[in-house]
Amino acid sequence: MNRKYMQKFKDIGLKLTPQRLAILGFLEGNPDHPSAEDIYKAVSVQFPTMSLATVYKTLDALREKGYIIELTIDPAKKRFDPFKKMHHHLICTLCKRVKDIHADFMLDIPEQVRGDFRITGNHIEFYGVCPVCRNGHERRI
Amino acid sequence: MNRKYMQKFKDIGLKLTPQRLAILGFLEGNPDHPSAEDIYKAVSVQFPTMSLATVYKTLDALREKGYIIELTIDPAKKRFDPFKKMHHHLICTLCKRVKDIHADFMLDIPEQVRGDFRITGNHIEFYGVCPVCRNGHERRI
DNA sequence: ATTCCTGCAAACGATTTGCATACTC
DNA sequence: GAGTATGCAAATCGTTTGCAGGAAT
Repeated sequence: MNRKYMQKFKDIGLKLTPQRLAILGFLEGNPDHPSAEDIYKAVSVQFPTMSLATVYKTLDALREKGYIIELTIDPAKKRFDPFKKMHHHLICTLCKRVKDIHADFMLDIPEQVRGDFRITGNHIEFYGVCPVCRNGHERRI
Repeated sequence: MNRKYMQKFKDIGLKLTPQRLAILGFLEGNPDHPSAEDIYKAVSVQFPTMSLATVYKTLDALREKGYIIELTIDPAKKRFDPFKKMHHHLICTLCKRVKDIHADFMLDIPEQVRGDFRITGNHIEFYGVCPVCRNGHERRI
C-alpha cells in the first residue's frame, strides 16, 4: 500500500513525506468529499504537529498534478474529491452529504445555444434529500 | 418599471428602499452572474454611500425569498443569478464568464445508484472556452 | 548538496455581525 | 410609532503567503 503511493509520488514528481502519505491515505477511496479542515482533523490524530497550511499546500500540489479534484459544490468552503474518473454528484440539500454518480450522460447543447464556445466537459449536480435527513434523524450541518 | 418591483417587494414582504431598488434594477435581466462586489461597484455609481454590507444583506434577503439563486461555480466568491427559471450554465474555464443554457435535459439516475435519495432537481455545468478567450484577446481574470 | 516540504504566524479576501441612526410602512 | 434597513467598523472564516528550519532526494 505504501509502495503504491511511493510509486505514484515519484511518477508525479512530488516528495514523499509522512504527512503527505497520511493525507493521501485519508483521501484514498474516501467517498465523503472532505474539506481541508476535515482532512486536517483526521490526519492530526496521527500527526499532532500537522499544520493546516501543509494540508492546503499538499492539496494544491495534488490538484495541480490532477490527482484530486476541487469541488465548488459548497459556497462556504472548498471540498476535495480523490476520484480521478469523470463523474457526477448527488448532493443532499439538507446535510450537504455528497454521493458520487458514476454514470454517463450524453448531453448535447443545441448548436444555437452553444454559440462559439468550445465545450470541453460537464458536471452534473443532482439535488435531493438523503435517507438520513428524510427520516429526520441526524443533521450534519 | 418601478411599479413592477414595488409590487414584487410587497409580495415577498420586504421593504422597498432606493438601495434595494438599485440592486434589483442592476440584477434584472443581467446575464453576467455578478458577484457581490460587482453589484456594489455598479450601484455605487448611483449611491455613493452604499455599503457592501447592504449589498450582502439584500442579496441574502432576496435569496431567502427565492428571488435570486446563489451560484457556486467560482471557488473564490459567490455569484448571483437573477433568473428564476430553472436553467444550466456554460462556464468559460479561462475567464469564468457564465452563459445561461435554457434547455431541458432529461436525466435519469439508475435506480441502484440513486439509492434512497429523493431527487428534487439538477444543475448542469458545462465547461468550455469562450470565443474571446479562444482568440487570446481579453482575459477577465 | 540541492531541492523541496513543514509549520508557524501573519496577511488576505470574501462574507458576516453588532449597533446606532435613518427610513419605510 | 413599530419594525426594519442602512452603513460603518470590527469580527470571522476559509485560504494563502513568507520564511526559517528540517527532511527527502
